[in-house]
Amino acid sequence: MRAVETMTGHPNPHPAATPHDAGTIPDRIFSLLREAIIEGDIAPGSKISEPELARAYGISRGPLREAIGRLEACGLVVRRANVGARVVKMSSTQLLEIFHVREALEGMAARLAAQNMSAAEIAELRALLDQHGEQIDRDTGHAYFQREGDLDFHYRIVQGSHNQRLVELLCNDLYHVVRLYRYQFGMPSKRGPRAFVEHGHIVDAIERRDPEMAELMMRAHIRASRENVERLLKEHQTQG
Amino acid sequence: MRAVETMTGHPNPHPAATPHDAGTIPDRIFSLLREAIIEGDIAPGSKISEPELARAYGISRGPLREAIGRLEACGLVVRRANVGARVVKMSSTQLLEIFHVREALEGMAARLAAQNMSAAEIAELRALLDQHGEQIDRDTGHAYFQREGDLDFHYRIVQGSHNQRLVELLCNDLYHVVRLYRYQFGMPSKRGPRAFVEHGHIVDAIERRDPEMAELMMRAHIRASRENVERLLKEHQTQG
DNA sequence: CAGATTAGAATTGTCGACAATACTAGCGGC
DNA sequence: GCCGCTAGTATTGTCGACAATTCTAATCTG
Repeated sequence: MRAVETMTGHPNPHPAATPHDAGTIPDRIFSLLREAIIEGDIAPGSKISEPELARAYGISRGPLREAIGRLEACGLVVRRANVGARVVKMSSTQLLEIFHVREALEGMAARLAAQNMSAAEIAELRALLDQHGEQIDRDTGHAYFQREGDLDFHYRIVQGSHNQRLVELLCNDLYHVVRLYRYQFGMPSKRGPRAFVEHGHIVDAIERRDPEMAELMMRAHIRASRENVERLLKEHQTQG
Repeated sequence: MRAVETMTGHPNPHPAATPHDAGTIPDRIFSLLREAIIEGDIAPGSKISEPELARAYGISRGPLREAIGRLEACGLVVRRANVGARVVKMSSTQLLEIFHVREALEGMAARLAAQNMSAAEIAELRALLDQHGEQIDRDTGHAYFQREGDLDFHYRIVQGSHNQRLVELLCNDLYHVVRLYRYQFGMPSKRGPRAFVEHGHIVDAIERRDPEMAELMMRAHIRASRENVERLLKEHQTQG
C-alpha cells in the first residue's frame, strides 16, 4: 500500500491518501501542489510561477501546466489568460456556498448509503464511529474532530452511496476545498462532541435502512455546521 | 447545426452559449470539441487522436492536450496514461447516477432561488414558462421540450440560486453531460406536457418565496424524470 | 511633484522535435 | 491451426526554444 505514511503518527492518516509517485508527472505534481496549497505551504492569493515551480520540481513547464489545469478544475487556483494562476483566497460567501452544496450532495449520499451500503460497510462505519467516540473521551476531542477525522466519516458515507459521480464530486474535489478552508480559517469550534452525536444519528438511520431519515439527519448535521460557521463569522466581523 | 442562437427572441439563447472564438486556443478548441462530442459528431467510445485533431484544427498538440484535459474534467472523455482519450460511452447506471446528483443539486438550487431571486428574475422566469406553454400548444411539444427548452428552464433557476459554485457545477459540467446523454440515448418520452405542469409548480413556489416547497417540487420533478427513464430502460431491455 | 508614456524584462502561450510507452503485424514454435 | 514472441510503427509524454502578452520601472512632460 502506497499511502502517506510520513505525515502523522496516525495509521491511516486521512481521505486524501493519493499516492504521490504513481503514474505520469502531472499526476505526481498535481498531488504535491494540491497538498502544498491545502496545508498553506503556498500562501493563499500568492502567484503560481511556472518557471519557478518547474525548476523547483526539476521538470518542464508542459506537465506543470497540465497539473495547474487540474488544480483549476478543482477550484484550488484561479487562472487568467496571459497572467497566470493564483491560489484561491476563500471568501466567507464562497465558504457558505460550499456548505449549501455539501448539504445537498451529502444528504443524497446518506440517502443512497442507507439503500446501498453492504452490511460489512455499515459495520465498518459503526466501528469508525466507536473509534471516534474513544478519541473524544481521551482528549477533549476538538482537535481531532475539527481536522481530518470528521472528513473520514463523511468520506465513508459518500463511498457507501455507491454512486461514482457523487464520489468524484465530493471526494476528489469538494473535500479538498473543505480542508483548504479549514487551514485558511482555522476556526476553533466547540462542535466536536455535538457533531459526534449527530454522526451517531446518521449511522443509526443507515443501520435501520431508513433513507429518508438518513438524508434528513445528514442535512441537519451539515446545516448546523454551517450555522455555526455563520455565527462565528458574524462574531469575528463585529468584534474585530 | 451550429449553436442554437436562433432559438428564441431572447438575448441569451441557451445554456451552451459559450463563445467559440474568444480567449486562448484551448478555450476555443475546448468549446468546439465539447459541442462535437455532445452532438455526436465524434462517436461515443471513439478515440481522440491528438495528431489527427491537431492537424484538423491547424494547431499544435500543446493547446489541444489542455483542451482534452478540460474535457476529462467535465467527464466527457476518459483518459488512460500512455493510451489516450476516448469519448465516454454512457451506461444506464451512469445515467441514473447523474439523475440522483441533479435531484440533490437542483433541489437545493430551487430552494435558494426561492430565497434569492430578484423580482425581475422571477418575472423573466415566469415569462419563459409562458413561452414554453405557447410552444406546447403549437406543436405537440415533445420535440422542443425534450431538447434544449427544458434545460433553459433549469438553467435559469440555477442562476437564480445566486450560488456561484452551484452554477459552475451544473451549468458548466453536468448540463453538458445531460445533453450528451440525450443525444446518445435519444428517448422519445411523452413527458413534455407533464413536465411543463411540474415546471409551473416550481415557479409558483418561487413566486410565493417558499423555499421548502420549491425544493420539494424540483426534486419531485427530477425524480419523476428519472423514474420515467428507468421505466423506458427496462422496457427497452426486455423487449429488445 | 504627479501622472502618463514608453522601453525593458519577465512570464505566459504556442510550437516542433525527441524519448518512452503501447498497439500491430508478421514470424516461429508447439 | 493456434499461441507466444518479436520487430516495427504509431501515439502519447516530455522537453527546450520562440512568439505574444503583461507587468515594471525609468523617463519625460505638464
